[in-house]
Amino acid sequence: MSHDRRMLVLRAVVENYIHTQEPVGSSAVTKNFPLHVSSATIRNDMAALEEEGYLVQPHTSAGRVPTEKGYRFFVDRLVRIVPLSAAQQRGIETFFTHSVSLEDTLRRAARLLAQITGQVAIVASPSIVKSHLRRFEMVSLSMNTYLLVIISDSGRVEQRTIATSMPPKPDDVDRLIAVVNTQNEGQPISLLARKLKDIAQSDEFSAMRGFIEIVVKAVADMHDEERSDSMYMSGTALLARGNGAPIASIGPLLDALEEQVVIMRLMGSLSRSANSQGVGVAIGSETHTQGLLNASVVSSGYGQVSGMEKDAPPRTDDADDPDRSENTAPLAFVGSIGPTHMNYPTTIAAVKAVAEYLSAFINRQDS
Amino acid sequence: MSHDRRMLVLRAVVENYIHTQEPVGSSAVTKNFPLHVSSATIRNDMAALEEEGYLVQPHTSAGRVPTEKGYRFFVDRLVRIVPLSAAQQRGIETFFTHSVSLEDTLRRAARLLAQITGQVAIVASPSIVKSHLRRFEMVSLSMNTYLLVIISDSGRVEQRTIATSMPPKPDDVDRLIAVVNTQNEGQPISLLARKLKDIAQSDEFSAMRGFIEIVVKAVADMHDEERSDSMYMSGTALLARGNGAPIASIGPLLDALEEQVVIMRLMGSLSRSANSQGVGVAIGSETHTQGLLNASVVSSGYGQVSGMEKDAPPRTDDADDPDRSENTAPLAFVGSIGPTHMNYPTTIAAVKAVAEYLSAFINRQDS
DNA sequence: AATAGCACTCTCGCCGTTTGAGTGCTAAAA
DNA sequence: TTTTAGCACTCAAACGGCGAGAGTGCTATT
Repeated sequence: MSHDRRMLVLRAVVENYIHTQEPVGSSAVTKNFPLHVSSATIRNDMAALEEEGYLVQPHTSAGRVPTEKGYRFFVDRLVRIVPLSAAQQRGIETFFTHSVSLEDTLRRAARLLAQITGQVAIVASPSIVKSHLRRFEMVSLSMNTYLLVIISDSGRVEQRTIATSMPPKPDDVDRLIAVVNTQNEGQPISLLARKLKDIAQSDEFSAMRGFIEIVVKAVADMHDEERSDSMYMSGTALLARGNGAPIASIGPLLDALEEQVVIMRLMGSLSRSANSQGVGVAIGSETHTQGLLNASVVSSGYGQVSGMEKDAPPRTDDADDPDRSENTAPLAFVGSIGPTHMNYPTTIAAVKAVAEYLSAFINRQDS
Repeated sequence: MSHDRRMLVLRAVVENYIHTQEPVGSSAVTKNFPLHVSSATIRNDMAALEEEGYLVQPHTSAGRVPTEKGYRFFVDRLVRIVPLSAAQQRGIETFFTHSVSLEDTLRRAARLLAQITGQVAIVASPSIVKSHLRRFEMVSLSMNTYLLVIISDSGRVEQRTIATSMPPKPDDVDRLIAVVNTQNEGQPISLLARKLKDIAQSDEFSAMRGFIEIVVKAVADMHDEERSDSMYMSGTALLARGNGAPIASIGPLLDALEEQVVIMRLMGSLSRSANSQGVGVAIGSETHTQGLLNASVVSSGYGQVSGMEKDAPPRTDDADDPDRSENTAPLAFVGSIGPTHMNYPTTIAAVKAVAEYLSAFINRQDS
């Protein structure tokens, strides 16, 4: 893959295919792209590109279609960064001025991203385990049940109902809450369970040791359960409409979307190994997920914890962008899933923009 | 519509059509249903049923398909109540043992219902306006922003971020919280805004009158916003698969689903005017909703406030079920949306079952 | 190395024919 | 009066052949 023009041809084919959704022939390339060569020349190049595995033709005497390899090369080396349209920009701007709570914001961010990309959008809630405690609260629901509420500094509110067979005295509960708050405010929530254990050991709370054990269990549970719990998905309906052609192919995709745990893991690792733009792209089989074979995933972290140096290796090394400020451990991520022939430039730009706005929103809460 | 057999024929046609999704002919009826008459007889009855508007044929020399009127008669007079399958029962049972919080429970209830019915499922969160206050809390996020948290006795946790240009003193805030809690615990949340206004007038809090105004505004906002905010929808993806034939027809349906406000109002009124089973059904144009012309909505209230007498007139009067205990103002509702040719018996049974379990769950919290 | 020209190959859409499920009607049987 | 058997009729859907056209690979030329 040396010749400059071949790369331009590849780009032309991919862009055209993304646009029309139909196999693109040599004449279409000459017509829509200013390469200033004849269709015969393009044919030669396309034959070469097919030889090298970047293109295939569905059948003889049809145009060419990009392969996974073709898409990969395209996103790595050929994408032209498109600015979002004015309307989209405005949409995002006005959108973020109306947010009333973190949950509401994330939910609407998912819907917004789905709308811009015309694809499934997923927004994960900032990991509560990675954030710091702002307030710990317990409310009695009935004699034997308590509602446990944990508020993090990213504005996330987590709740758990817990039941106990040996109800503690209300006064004791209030004392416990006070102690936990004074000891842990501003501390990482990941340490909370451990701290609670220590408290249980102290003489002061010896009477309610059993109860605290249950609380500890509930807090520890959050580590495991937050995975599937705390994500907002939108735009699954859009999959159905769109072109309408490949209904058969979206069946498995839908199944995959039900497997929220898998998606979470995939997008999480993807946003960690992001490219220079801070956005990670997995194409088709690169997702290593059954059912996403005809789909691609674009994802980015948000809510970076500032103060750490970046550790994720960039996937490419050219086209370095100066404004990639901090590529550090993100609190959560946002992403979009669509067909392998999705509009990568737009999707990448949209995901990036939403991620940046979400980061800003989180930090605003934070400060 | 007198003859007994005609009704049986109508039932047969509807059930068969629901099952096969294809126009049903006279021979299909004789084969699959034990009516012990010849196909010619069925033909006569079907012609009569068509005359009366219960059936239509897509074209000459095709089988018959139920009309809206046919479905209506079917659900009103002909449905045989089917018990849920053992697997479904088990699904619901085990499902409810794993619930950790109200939000989590509702979200999973929606997913469960979608899975059972194979359709879109919607679960509305118990109206916070109709519930009573359990705890009022305000947490400082930054100098100028506070997180307002309201916990209702149905276990719902509502949050709002509020910003003020004149930050109050932390001590004052704590005092305010204490006063609000002691004055309002157990009181209807609908009165909360008014109570807060009164407090603002008192001399004790004269210094933070402006701040309280903002809080009042936020609380009042909940009345309006909870509509779209507090519902969980699942299974939109299922619409796409299914048969795969009528892609065109689901387009408007998806649009309608985006209009969450409309759906909320529709299901709300529907669950209020429910039949003897406590389940309301709106078929096709009965939904009075553009885009739901080929869809039906099945919905039921849950979380009944006990102590009131029923006031909703039952839609039919036969087949009275002894265990319809309280048909009183529900806190919220649950429902399912699918094509007009949905499986009504199963859908109705599933919606009813989930509603009952949700009611039980709420009351458990409550007690 | 690029281009023009050309024969070749498939897919797709079009159209007439066939097939078969299902009907309505009539006349006989119950 | 109701049910049934028989039969002619209708029409959507499946089938198969055909021509058009898009697009290719190859070869000869610039």
